[in-house]
Amino acid sequence: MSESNPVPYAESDLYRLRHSAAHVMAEAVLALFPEAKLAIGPPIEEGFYYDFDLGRGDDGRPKTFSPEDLEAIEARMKALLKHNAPFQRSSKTIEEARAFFADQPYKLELIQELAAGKVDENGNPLSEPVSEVGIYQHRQFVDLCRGPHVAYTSQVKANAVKVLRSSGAYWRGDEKRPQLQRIYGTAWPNKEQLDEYLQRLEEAKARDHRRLGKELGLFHISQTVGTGLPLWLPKGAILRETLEGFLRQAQVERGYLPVITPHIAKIDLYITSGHYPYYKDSQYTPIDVDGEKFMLKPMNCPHHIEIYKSAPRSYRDLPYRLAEFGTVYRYEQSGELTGLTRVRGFTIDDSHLFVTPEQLEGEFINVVKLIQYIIQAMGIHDFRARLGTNDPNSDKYAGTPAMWERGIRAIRQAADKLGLPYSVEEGEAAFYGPKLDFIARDVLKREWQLGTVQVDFLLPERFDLEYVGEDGQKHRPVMIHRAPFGSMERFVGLLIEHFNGAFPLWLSPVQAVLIPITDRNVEYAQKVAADLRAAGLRVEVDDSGARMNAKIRHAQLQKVPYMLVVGDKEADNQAVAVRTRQNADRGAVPVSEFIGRARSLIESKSMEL
RNA sequence: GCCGACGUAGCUCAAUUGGCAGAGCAAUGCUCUUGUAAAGCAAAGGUUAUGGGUUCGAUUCCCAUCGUCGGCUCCA
Repeated sequence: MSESNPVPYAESDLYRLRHSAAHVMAEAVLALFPEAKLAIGPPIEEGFYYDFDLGRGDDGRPKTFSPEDLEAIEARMKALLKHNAPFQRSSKTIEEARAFFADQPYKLELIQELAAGKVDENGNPLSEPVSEVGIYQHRQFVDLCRGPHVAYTSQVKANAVKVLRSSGAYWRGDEKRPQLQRIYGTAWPNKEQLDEYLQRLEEAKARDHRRLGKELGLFHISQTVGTGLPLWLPKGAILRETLEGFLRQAQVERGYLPVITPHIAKIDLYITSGHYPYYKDSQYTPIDVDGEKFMLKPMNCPHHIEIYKSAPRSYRDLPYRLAEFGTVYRYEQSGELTGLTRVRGFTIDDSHLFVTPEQLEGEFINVVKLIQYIIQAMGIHDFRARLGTNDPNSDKYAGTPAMWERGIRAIRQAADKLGLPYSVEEGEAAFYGPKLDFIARDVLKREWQLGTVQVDFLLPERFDLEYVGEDGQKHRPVMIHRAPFGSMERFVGLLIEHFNGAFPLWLSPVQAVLIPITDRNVEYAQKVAADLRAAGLRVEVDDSGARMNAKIRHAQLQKVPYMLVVGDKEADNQAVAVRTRQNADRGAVPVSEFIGRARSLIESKSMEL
């Protein structure tokens, strides 16, 4: 949860500080690499970056920054910061700026776009052409820049800046344009805040789902099976199945109907749906069998459509809501894969709703409410909603302008009725229609799309879907595609980080560990475990040769909600000594009482223990 | 896919300028029978990602492939 801040970041002192630090870093880079060409260097959420083109080396490949170069750049930056200099703003006409930046091709391109009124220095869209551009100078370093900056370089503290890393980054974010060298850095008002930030990064690593997934035995990715194809270990599978069961129940209550469809289908299915050209570059190669081509399914929509078409439909059948945990395969580029959040085989908690035009808004609202219900049940608050629309200048989108307009209007009206805030982002739609996405962030603050609802007028056309209306005439239904979790893999990945591996009782793969104090207590522990299992609880008995203290430590590190210590006293009284993972020793409790409390907490999906 | 860094035991990490590959934890066996975050001892665990090359000799240097990580691009 972000605190409400009266000053937007882009107008804050911290933003100026970082922007100024970016200029000083560029100054340091030019001092060490005089031939470097400057691209852009904006502040970002927790720091800043600057992009450079270092030209090509003798081998013809683009030159890059080595780790040693980065150290030298940071050292030079700190040295420069020891000498105070004012930041001075001025302006130049377009012609003056062109002459001044004559040997800086990227700046020239920026000036061109400013003059044309396309985008500003940071790549954001402009409303109108500019006739003069802003220039900031400190010492000999001059940059095309709208500012603002701090008044003096001394306001950037040498001990509160750090050069973090470098990487390749395409100019203008376009993989067809040159790849530049980006240096990321961070700057804070003082050393203490820099240290706090660096410590936060360390803590974030400790709750990374890839690390916790290994430590807690949730999933494994085997190179032998294939990269991006996670294996769910028993504990991870329990977690996932619990989530699936939760959603299944919610769907039953809302009139969804289960279906099951195969993992491959003839390629013609996707050609008809129009999916094929959009997914063909991210597909496993089709399987050729006796001259017929089959594809691993990259999405479930066409299969559900075929189910809709398997019988004539009447308006009385609608809304017709088909749901499936459908596994799909997409051959994502190798560099994009990440733990569970980006994989090549994943299961969408997919559903397709076939509705009449009149039902569209109401059904859309119900779906959004379902997603909100799911997200809230997990205690997730740090998410945002995004309306993804088509980019009229792109050929990525199918359908008519009227279809897009209707869809976008339906989503806006539904969101407004729900009072749901959302941002609008052009070019974020599915190819067949606009969508409302729910987006959360991982521990490294990377954004991931989770739940999604999409309005689709196109596929009903493509597949010639119809239903018989009250008037006896044939009508075209509208489709809603939706997935509250998004994918089981990604959702579980983010859930691991959200809870730092300490899942609420109802989701915990192991809800309690029985810890016998001596070997003679093992038998009693097993009897209690059987009683707890009979009551529907997931329990283990730690009958290893370790001492009690070590068993507690182990259960604690596994983030098991309850440790139930049993010795002679407990055996005599049909009791367990309850300890929670929050280090709370609750003392001896009758077994029946423990069962009652645990079941009630599970029933209510409580976050408490 | 692109740029960079990296790949040593199940996990976390060592190994001077190229010279017999080590430790802790886990797992295994034995002893101890323990009251709320790590008992002791023993034995075991490796074609140093894979395939080539240079060298008397390669974990170390070179090339290729695969993979991991951080970005870019892309995406549920």
